[in-house]
Amino acid sequence: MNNRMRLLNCALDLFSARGYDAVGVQEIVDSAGLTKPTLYHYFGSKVGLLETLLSERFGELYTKLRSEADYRGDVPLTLHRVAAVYFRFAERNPTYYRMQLSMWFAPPQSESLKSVTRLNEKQQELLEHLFICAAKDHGNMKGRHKAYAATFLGMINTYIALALNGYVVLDEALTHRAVHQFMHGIFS
Amino acid sequence: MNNRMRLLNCALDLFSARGYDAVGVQEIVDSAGLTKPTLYHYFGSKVGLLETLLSERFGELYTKLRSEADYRGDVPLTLHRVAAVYFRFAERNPTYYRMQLSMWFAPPQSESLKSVTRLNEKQQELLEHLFICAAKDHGNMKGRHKAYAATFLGMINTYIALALNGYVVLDEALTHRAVHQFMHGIFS
DNA sequence: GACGTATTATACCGTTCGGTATATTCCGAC
DNA sequence: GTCGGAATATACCGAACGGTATAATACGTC
Repeated sequence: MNNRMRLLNCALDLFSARGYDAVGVQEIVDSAGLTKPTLYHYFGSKVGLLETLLSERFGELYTKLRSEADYRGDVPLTLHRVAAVYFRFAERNPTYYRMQLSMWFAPPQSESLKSVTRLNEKQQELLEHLFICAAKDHGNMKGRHKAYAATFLGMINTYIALALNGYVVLDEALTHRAVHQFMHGIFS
Repeated sequence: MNNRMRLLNCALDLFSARGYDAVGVQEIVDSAGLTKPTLYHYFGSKVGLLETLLSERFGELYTKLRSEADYRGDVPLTLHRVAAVYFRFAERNPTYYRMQLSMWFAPPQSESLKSVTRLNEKQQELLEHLFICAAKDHGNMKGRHKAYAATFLGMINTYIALALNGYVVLDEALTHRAVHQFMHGIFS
């Protein structure tokens, strides 16, 4: 493992545990056994390090999402696949998802929120597109794609947060129940 | 308005907008038109200021919750009243609730999380007690009170977060739909 | 072996951090 | 009036902050 990766991993652990603002650059390089110029050589700044971390890890999730989110007439099936991608990713990257979650709910003008806004927008767009396609088959969904996308993502993130704290398990049964519950909320 | 209150209000605005860690003591006293010794006279420390802020505002919510959360045989009715208390409180105290939300999702070892943990525990206990009582009438709810409480609170907070970002409106219809959706998730 | 580039460390920059010692002002009690 | 305590300001503390100038090292290329 090279020093660049070492820095990314150490930063992820620290940001996830205590938050971007509370962790200093010195602490990151100390825990990686390196010094500050190395960090600034690779990432340019503290926020540059954060953005690299976010985009590299998020890219993996986003690629999977795009391949699973193609709507072909069956809304619950598509949502089930999307939810499953999120849940599996969160299970395999709990530390990263914890950080992304805390930034998802971060204060509106915080430094770290600016960095995740693009990621959130990409997720939102992807889901909105899904619901727009679905609305062509289900007229009563028309015009609500923004709210649907935000609500669905909110529900996904809530279940992941519950799972990270040990309240639920992200298994197949929960995936099914979550989608079922969401669909029921729409059509009632 | 006295200086103590002025400090609390300014701190709330800043913490809510940019987060506890990102806001310095100097900035708080500057925006209140005061100096640091005044802040340390009233609150002892930065975290003391935060805890005063949290407990004073949260106490208001908690009092209302306790009076509305007494289960008398009708689960959906009780949950509806509880949800309504949350929604009304969040609507009337959007700045405060934004701060509480960001801390609810804060990294596990962050300074600010320690301060809100007690509040979260009190909410969790109150809801657990409700579901334990309800399980006496509905056998199939037995033993799941922890998960139910956490899920319900998660759902409430998710809807409030959506509302704070303009995706939904916390009206009577949403309250009803949220409770209906939650009940459907339990009994299916 | 000499050169160029990428990588890394030493040592330091000015600023801000949370917090405080000391002194002053204000104001009610007597 | 004067005394005492609460409230507030001036000025400062050492430490940590994010960031950098400079130089040394390591390494593949020729």
